[in-house]
Parts: sequence; C-alpha cells; structure tokens
Amino acid sequence: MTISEENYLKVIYHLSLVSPKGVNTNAIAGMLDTKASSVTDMMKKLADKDLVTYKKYQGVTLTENGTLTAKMIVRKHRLWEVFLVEKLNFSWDEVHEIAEELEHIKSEKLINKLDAFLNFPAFDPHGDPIPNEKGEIIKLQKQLLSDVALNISCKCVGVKDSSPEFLQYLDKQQIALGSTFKIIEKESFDDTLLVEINNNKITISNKIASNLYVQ
Amino acid sequence: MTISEENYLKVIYHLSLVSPKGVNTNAIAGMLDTKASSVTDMMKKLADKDLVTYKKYQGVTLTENGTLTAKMIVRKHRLWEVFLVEKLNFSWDEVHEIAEELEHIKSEKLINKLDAFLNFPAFDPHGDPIPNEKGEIIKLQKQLLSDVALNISCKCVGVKDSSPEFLQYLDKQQIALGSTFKIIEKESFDDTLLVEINNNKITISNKIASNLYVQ
DNA sequence: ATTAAATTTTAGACAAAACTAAAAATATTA
DNA sequence: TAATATTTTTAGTTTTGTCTAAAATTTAAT
Repeated sequence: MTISEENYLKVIYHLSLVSPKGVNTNAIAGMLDTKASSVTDMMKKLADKDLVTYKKYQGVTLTENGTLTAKMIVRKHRLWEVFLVEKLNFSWDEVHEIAEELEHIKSEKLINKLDAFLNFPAFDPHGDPIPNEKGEIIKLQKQLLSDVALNISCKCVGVKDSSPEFLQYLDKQQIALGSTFKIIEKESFDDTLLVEINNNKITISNKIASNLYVQ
Repeated sequence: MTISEENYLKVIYHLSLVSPKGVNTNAIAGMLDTKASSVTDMMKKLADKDLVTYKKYQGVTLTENGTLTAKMIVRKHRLWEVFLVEKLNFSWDEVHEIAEELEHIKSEKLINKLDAFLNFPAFDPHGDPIPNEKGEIIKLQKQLLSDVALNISCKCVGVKDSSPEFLQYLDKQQIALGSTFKIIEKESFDDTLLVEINNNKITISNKIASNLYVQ
C-alpha cells in the first residue's frame, strides 16, 4: 500500500458516506487536488487489488476489503488527533494536517497500543467517531443546529466542517464541543440565528449553524 | 525534502561519524540496500540543494546545512523511540523499525511538543544521545566492554549494535542499560569473557562484548 | 611503473504517479 | 430525439528514484 493509494481509499470512503451508490471520478479528483485522468489510472490499480469496484464511466464503490482498509486509515487519523490534543496540548485546529501524515504509519501494533494509551476514545477532537480495531463505529444521533427548532436546548457534539478557519471562528465565539445552544430567534430573510450559547446571546449565520452538529 | 533524501542524509551522517574524511558511494549503497549508481544520482541532487559536498570519485561529506538536517532526523527518530518505549510500553528491540517511519513526519512543532511531553530526554532506549532543538548532542565518555580491564566495575550505558537479534539476546541474558559488569576472566584463545553481571556470572563472546558500551 | 582489481560514474531504461490534450461516453436540453 | 454540454477515459509525456551494463577512474599489486 502506497501513501497515495491510502489517500484515494480514504477519500472514496468519505465520499461514499454521502453518495453510497458510487463515487464519481471528478469528486475524487477535487478532494485530492488532482486530475480526473489520474483518478482513472488509480481506480484501475485499486480495482486490480480488489479494493474498489470500478466500471468505466459508472463511478466507484469500495469493496468490503477496501472499506475495512479505509476505516483503519480513518481510525489512525482520529486516534493521532486525540493524542495530539490530549497529550501534546495541540489545539483542535492544528491537528488535522499533522494527522494526515501520521495516519500512514504502518504498524498495527502501534495503533492498538496508542488506542489503549488514550483509553480507547470513541470520538476525536472534532466529534467524529473513531472506528475500533474491527472497524466498528458508534453512530451518534445528531443533527445540524440549522435544523433545530426554536427554544429547544441542545449540546454541541461535533463539527461538519473541520477546517482551521471554521474552528478558529468557533474558538473566538467560545463555542466548543459540549457547549449548550438554544435558538431564540430565526431571521426568515437570511436564516441568521440568534442563539443562546452557555448563557451568552450571539448572532450566527446559517452557514455556521449548518456546520455544527448538536444533540 | 522527500523521504528518500532524508534517508540518504541520515545514512551519510551516521557513516561520517566513522569516516569524517568523506563517505564512499558503496558504503551508502550498502546501508540503504540500493546500488552505487543510484547513490551517485542522489548525491548530485543533494549537492544541488547544498546538503552535501560532492566531488566525483572523492566521496561525500555533509555541509553544515546537511549536518543540521540530518541531526533533526536523528532527533525525531530517537524521541519517537523514547515515546514508544516509555509511553506505549514497546520493548527496545521493536522500536527502531517504527521510528524509521515516524522520523519522516514533518512538523517541527510536533517534535518539540513531543520532546517536552517526554521531559527532554538526553538518551534513547539504546543509550544513543538525542540532539536537542539546536542539534547539540551530549557526548558520553564510554568504551566497549571488550576494551575494559579485568576486575574493573562498570555500567552498561549503550549498545553499538541495536538489531532486534542482539537486543533479544541481551534480554535473554538479562542485560539492560544500567546493568553492572565486572570482567572476571578473559580467555586468551578467543577472547571469551567470564563476566559478573548484577552478581551473576556468565560467559559472553568477544563479539557480544564489543557491542556493549560501558562507563 | 604497469597491470590488474575494485570502485564509481555515465548512459539508457523502467515503474509509479502525476500531467495535458484529444477522444469517447454519458447527461442535458431544446 | 438530435444537438450540445459535461464527464470520463485514453494516449502520450514528465518527474522521481531506481535499475543494468558499460565506461571511466582510482587503488592495489606485482
């Protein structure tokens, strides 16, 4: 397994969660900052290795084999993120980039020992679930803050967008995992929300609200 | 910097400690399991980047730049080894291979935070010194057990060979860093030694004794 | 000081992973 | 449904790091 192959699998896995019928070449290319023609080449290689099912012009899906492999990469990524935040005191907006490298370290023993060292965390610093050794994932019931009705109390359990820019915005607004929300008012013109966060009232745009998962 | 370039630099650094006048192509090829012709190609590239000084047929030396870069790779390798042993409970014969991958993770912030997390260790699990943030290295006075006179007490502070095979042999003989030695008898025929280790008498070959550093 | 042996470099080729440009297939729309 | 637009694939290159085989250089030995 090359790093490049692993990155393709990971991207296909993430895109499959949204379009399980098959992921198209262009979408993969977009995520990996590469060209569709390069994706086609790689799909042939991954199909030869029985990691994806690929038919010309029909999009790709992961095989069982490929799904498990992808989950193990996601597992490594998220466990390293927990390590970086909990043990090395990184902030949640810094860890993704470093975990992008660490996720390719090969040793299975390493990752299982890291898992134990971290006390088998179920979620990463952005609230995303961490697959266990068998690839099993706890799926939380969660919805976007933008879909919650007025005057209902809820708790922030994750972010949809985990870009540094968004995370830094949340820091500035003192929004973190565990923050409690209540929508006080919704502006019908642009869906801007007046929200009570930890007993503070602030106004947030619909774009922000549709990137926050709550419960 | 590619992983390949980093591996070349690291190997040249280690070989330079033994032959500071210049390292030859074949020696590098041997360490990296590659061919002399590949080494020549890479030396041109590293010379272009001002990491090595290279003259055809004359061997290579690291530039100041190259030396510091190599030391930073060694620093990462050894810090990760400490992490694996101290925090994840790996044994000393398992960590080299994993650290060979971890040493290529790019973030400088990561390695300095790791250093702090580990309490700024000066030596790795095999007794090798860890360069600090500036590349400075503590050089211990140490000698090979094979060079120590009879009836002198000394303490094991490092291993010259850190292959899993040798380390596992030491485990079996209950020899570790910190073990105390006294040579009781030396067989002149083959230099086999009768040694007292932690109050136990055992016989060890000259090959073993010339791979143990003591103080 | 030649010659022989060993080492090192050059030249040319290959595989992986990417690219560009053109061709082929699918999707959209009038 | 035919024409057009979009997406995807093919064909042919490029770059990086490697290889083999042959040529050049240095070292060792007679």
